[in-house]
Amino acid sequence: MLANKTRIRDGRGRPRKRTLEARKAPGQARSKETVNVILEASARILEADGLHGFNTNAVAAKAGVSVGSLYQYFPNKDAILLALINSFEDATQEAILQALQSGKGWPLKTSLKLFVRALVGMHYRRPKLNRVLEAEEERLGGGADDFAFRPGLRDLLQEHKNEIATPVSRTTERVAMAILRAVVDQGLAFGASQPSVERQAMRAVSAFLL
Amino acid sequence: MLANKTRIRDGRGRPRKRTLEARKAPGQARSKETVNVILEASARILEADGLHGFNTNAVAAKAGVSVGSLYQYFPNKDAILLALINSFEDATQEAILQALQSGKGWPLKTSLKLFVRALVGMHYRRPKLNRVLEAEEERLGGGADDFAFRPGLRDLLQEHKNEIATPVSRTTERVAMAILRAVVDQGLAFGASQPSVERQAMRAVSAFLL
Amino acid sequence: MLANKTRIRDGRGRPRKRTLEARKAPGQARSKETVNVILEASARILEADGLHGFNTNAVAAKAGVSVGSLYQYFPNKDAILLALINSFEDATQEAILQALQSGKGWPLKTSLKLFVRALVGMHYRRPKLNRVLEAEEERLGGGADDFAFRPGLRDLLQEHKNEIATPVSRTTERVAMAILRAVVDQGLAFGASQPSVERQAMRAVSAFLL
Amino acid sequence: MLANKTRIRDGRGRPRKRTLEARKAPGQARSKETVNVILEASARILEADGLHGFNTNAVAAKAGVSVGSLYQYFPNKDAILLALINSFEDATQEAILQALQSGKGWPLKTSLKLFVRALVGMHYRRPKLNRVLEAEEERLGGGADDFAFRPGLRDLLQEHKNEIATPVSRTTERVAMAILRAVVDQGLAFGASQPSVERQAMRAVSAFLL
DNA sequence: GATGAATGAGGCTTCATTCAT
DNA sequence: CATGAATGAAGCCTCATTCAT
Repeated sequence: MLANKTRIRDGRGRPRKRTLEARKAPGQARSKETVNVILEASARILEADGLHGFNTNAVAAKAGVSVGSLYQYFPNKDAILLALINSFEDATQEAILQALQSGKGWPLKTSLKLFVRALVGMHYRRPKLNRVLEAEEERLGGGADDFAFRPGLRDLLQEHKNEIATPVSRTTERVAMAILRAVVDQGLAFGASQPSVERQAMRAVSAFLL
Repeated sequence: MLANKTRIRDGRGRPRKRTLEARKAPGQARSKETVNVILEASARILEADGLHGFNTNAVAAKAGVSVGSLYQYFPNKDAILLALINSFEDATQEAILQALQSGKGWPLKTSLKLFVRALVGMHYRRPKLNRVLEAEEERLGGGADDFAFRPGLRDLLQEHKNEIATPVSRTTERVAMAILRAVVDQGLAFGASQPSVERQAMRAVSAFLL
Repeated sequence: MLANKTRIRDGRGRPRKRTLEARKAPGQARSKETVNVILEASARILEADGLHGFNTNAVAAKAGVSVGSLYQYFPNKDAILLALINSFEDATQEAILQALQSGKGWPLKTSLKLFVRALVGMHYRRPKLNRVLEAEEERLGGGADDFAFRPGLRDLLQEHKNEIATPVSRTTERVAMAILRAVVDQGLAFGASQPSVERQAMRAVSAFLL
Repeated sequence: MLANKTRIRDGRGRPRKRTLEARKAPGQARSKETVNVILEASARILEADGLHGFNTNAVAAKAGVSVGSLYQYFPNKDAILLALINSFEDATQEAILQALQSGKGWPLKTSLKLFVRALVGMHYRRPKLNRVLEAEEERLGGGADDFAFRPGLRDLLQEHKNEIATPVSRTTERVAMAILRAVVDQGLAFGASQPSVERQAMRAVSAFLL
């Protein structure tokens, strides 16, 4: 979990304390709805115009709420980004977990394919958005680190370690993930189809791992 | 060559044309010096604070020149970024060319190693800077496309095509490059040493290509 | 109606489109009040210091609002000028209309006098301001042209065409108006009294028209 | 002659003393040439872009001299405008004088026609430029006043005072001149031909004066 | 809670003018 | 004298955030 307070550098490099947690747990249905509307509007703006077009007034306008309301649910702009990031990561996490479950008991190749498909699939939903969010992830003090503690490729490899030449280390996992992301990214950048990217990704990780 | 014009969205979302070419060719020694000072200051700021700390006043201050001088050589902020990008790309290009030359006549593995070393080396100079620049490259209308027309990995593969299983296509090259970048990136992100990254990168591409 | 879009040359000579329409219709009372305060402050500054003293910070300061508020209602500096111009033109239009109404049924000389009085009167309200605005009117893409389509002197003349030697053409109207403005202008410039200017104006147009 | 020192209001209304005389009497041929080149460049810029495009760097560039040189001959920007104004006024003066000379001994109508033709002619040379200059004339503390002391329409009228109903006063002259300018102006604004404007001008002043 | 008007610090850019070469 | 690089005050405008209603 991400710490809820974090040091963020603002414009001129002064470190400033800022709350990044949502201001209110959206308990009521109405509130939750508003939060979602805001997040969706943000996502759309980020996709269309990147960080440059992303400002609270624009978000509020596109969300059809007032700026005031926006600040009711998010203490500041970065909190919106963070929420988007977390939301994406949670979803990815879930997808991966599912893939790992489904692959249980099958040979490495099969379960690896499921895993790759899940990952690629996640990134093929809202690709532009994700690219922007990733670029901001570091600055927002996000938890690339704790990603190490979450179930993922490593568990899959561990399960099949006797089928693999390479020793399974955290680095191995990281490199493999990096490769996957790279292939997906260039696929996105050059407009490759999802299946084609899945194939290529599969080929690249397989080559690396096996 | 990168196009020097690009569409930038201004405040209210209207696309606006903006010249991004340098305002005057730094013919005189004094001018060239000033330009360099500005670029170096920009680089340092981008490294230290990322895009968020990058503003013309800060750059001018750190460069020890006045804002006016800055605008004598760059028509706007983005032009500085573009100059840095171009500068990095040119340097990379040169390094790659050198590697390709040196590798001529040697077996694929050797020349590939030289190539990888050159590429990794370039990215290990000013890693943070490069990450920021890469993130902005797309927005600045950069020329990821025309990278296809420049000598690079493809020539190397072409030369050794009979040693390779895969057919050598532009896509192959792109994926290979993506993989290399991915490995380098995660190496940078996690503080791996340059040789270690080189080894891993070598392993990843080899696996993919051969 | 004045066109609301106009071409403006920016720093480096490229023509740039800029919206000059008000940003939000001042629906609420508060908003309308703010708009008026801004316009009045602008008018006062233009009267006191001319275009040279007219800058958004000064206007905001004199209006007792923040620059931000100013930009909430006007997309840029020129939009303020345009609003003033339009406002003046509308008021003038109204005054003229009234004069034409009042003069209906009276002999030419009488109704012409009413007309002249209305026109001179309008220009004697805020004379300095009007001179500045007129100078900027052309640049702001104003509609000197469509002034042709509005009721005015021509209707008066048309009504009395059998009392006039000259044929009533658009050119005739324009010249007559020009003469009136000229007389008023020099009156203003040399500090003549309003009645004196009215007399002189009357004499000049009469001589020209009859 | 205009006073060489004058009070000018700058941006925020502080009165500031400024020398407006040329920095050096262009004694040498070369100097005179440079001054002319600068003035011509200024004129062209003012015609093309109005006051907005008129800045010393642009002038110097268009003139093909360095800013430094420009400031060698003109102490500041306004001095250039003033020089243009004076230059125009001198030329006009000369033309009027010529017209008056030529008209001597002829009946009023003839000499008036000559006078009008001369005046209209002057304004039809560089009309746009003149409109801009006129707008600035007041601010530059120019000598609209001393225009009273220069030979002109008044002398013509004086000579023929027995042919005129109206008593010849300074005001009469001013109004007549204003009328002339107005007719010329609207002619320029609507693209009337010079002869047509001359006719109309003649008609307007005649009507007013006789 | 919701609204959206208001705020103002801060970033971008221009341009009159100076000054070292 | 000429040059043109350098300066920096000043003006334009944006946008995160607050607050009265």
